[in-house]
Amino acid sequence: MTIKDIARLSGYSVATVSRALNSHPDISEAARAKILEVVAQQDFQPNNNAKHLKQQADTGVAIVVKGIMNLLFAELVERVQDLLQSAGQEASVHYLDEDANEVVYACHLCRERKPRGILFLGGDLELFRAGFAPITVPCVLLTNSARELGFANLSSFTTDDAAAAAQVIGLLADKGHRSIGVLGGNFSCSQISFRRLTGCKEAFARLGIPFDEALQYEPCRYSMRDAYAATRRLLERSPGLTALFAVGDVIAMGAVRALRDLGRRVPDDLSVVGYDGVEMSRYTVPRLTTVRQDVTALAERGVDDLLRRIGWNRPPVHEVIPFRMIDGESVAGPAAEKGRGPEPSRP
Amino acid sequence: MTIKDIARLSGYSVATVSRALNSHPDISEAARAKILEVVAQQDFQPNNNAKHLKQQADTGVAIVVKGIMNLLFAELVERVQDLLQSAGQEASVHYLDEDANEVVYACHLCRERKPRGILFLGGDLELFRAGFAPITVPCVLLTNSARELGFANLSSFTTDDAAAAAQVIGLLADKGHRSIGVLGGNFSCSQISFRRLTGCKEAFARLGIPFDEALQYEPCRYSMRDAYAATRRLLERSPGLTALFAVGDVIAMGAVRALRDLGRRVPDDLSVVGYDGVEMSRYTVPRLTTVRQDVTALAERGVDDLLRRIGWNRPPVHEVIPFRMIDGESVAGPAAEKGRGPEPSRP
DNA sequence: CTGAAAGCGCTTACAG
DNA sequence: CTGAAAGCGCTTACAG
Repeated sequence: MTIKDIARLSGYSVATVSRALNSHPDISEAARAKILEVVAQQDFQPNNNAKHLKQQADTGVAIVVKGIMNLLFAELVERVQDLLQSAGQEASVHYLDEDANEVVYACHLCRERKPRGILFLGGDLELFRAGFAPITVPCVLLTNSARELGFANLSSFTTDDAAAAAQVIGLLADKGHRSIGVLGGNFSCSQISFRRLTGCKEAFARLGIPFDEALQYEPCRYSMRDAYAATRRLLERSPGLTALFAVGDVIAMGAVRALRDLGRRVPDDLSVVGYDGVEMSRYTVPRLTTVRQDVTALAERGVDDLLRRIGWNRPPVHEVIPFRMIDGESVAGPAAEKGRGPEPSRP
Repeated sequence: MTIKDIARLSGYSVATVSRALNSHPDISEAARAKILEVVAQQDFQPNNNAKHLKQQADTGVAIVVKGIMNLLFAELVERVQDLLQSAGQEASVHYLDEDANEVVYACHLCRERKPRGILFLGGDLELFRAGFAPITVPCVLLTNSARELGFANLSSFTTDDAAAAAQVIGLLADKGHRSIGVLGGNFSCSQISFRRLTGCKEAFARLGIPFDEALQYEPCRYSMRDAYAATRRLLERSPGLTALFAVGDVIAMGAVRALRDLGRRVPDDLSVVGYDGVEMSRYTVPRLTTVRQDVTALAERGVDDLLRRIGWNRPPVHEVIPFRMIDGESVAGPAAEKGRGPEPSRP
């Protein structure tokens, strides 16, 4: 069953069938009705290979998600899809592995699917720097800033990770913590992890709180299993820590479990702060105190800017979206009064 | 940059370039080497639209995942991909929404991508019954049994959900529970939820434990948020329950949180059992007692059978894969000794 | 082993 | 508003 069959059955030419199928304006109501009737009756689906092979430009936008199991992106993609749909825009979602090359993938997409615009959920700046140039359609990067790259067709919207991390440290300091560990960060979004760690260091310096990166920082991937092992390593090195900042909620969950298994209760013995404020963080025991990235605003600003730039050829923008702290049950004062000393011991 | 450019640059015809690109046997080593050199140097990527438009059959198998955020499927897809890769089989993963029509999607795939075989992770039997007939390549359905459908090219491998559910009830009964609630089950995998509930009912009947479905069963989707609300509804109706069987780990997590917020501690006041045994269930507080679906065996048997049937035209098989219980920290005896009465009150 | 040529199923100027 | 025809970039008999 091809477009030729529909042409034969409807009594029109393949050209007219194609026009009806693609809601082309230059077609009579009679032709459209007749053709769509036959199409419906035959349950005809056009072959997308042929369609995209010939078609100059697709009508929809592509959403490229970097990290199939990323809970924050899952929430973002849902919002973004809703917004796009409300705007009458078709959207196709493409899920990539966490350590795939999203820019190379997007190049493919442009050659083979020719979307009107691309929305990246997560992205590695180095990959953009190296490979984004061939992409000419309007693009938006969410959760990372692309300002420094200076591409004329790439906007970005991001949370101020450094400021948020600094605020976390400030919050823990306010509670009286002076021995704070930092947990997590990995390759596939190195800049983001780096910004969060940098924010921590600045806060430590400003507050006069000691921080020995070699002793008090432990990287790990965004997985509970990895976080669990990393927490044990960190606590073995620095048993005197009274608080942990996990740079992701998933990491925080692994940390909480590891601490319990080490006989440390959260928050009684150790406080834990997460990052992202994903739905799951509202259902853990204890509920996480965490930085909430404003998923709604990120999605709205991203979609709005993308559609605006698809319609009119405007310069890209780079915005910082405010975050907020969510109070949970995973932070308390240090357990010094319970007889624990004021570590970590520094040489 | 198309295959024609490569032909020109390498001094061969497009036909020979195509052969080199597709590792066709009838090509000289000299031609292959020269062409692949030019291809590498130009970083040429063939256009898949054209490729699939013309190509009779793809070389790879397709994995169709029903439920983008399903943690069990996430583990399965990882295993399946590894196995396929070890077998030298190319694989493409297709993520569908939980309530998408996987069979319609697979039909598309067959027309446009022509895979050698399809592996379904999750699937609704009714959709298969209604739409699977046009699909002619060997297929495998994982986590649901397709035996009753009798398709000549569809195998299936599944956990014995009814038996597992019955064993859960048996375990709770052994601990002394007589007032057990059942939580969860939804549309997109109705048969599976139904089998688990059926298993429970059989166990209740066999053990002589009262079970009033209207009072003690509450359906919900596989999400923490839904499970949270459902748990509150269930406990409001039947405050005397001493144990809950959540038919998914994600549901169990929402339930645990809801119970805490109701002032009931797990397992001290109420026991909770999950289902699936996903990685997350090992990191919750408390760790879940749960039914572990044998992800490794499901993946191995599924891939093995699919490849076997792709190679030789053999009849499909329908196998039940053993499960096992994982002991966690979420089950204890009923809290009767703490002064709670032996409910639920039955009229 | 290699090439010339047909054709996959569409879209899109172009002409009417 | 409609149709005839060219062509998107590949693969694949077919002939040599």
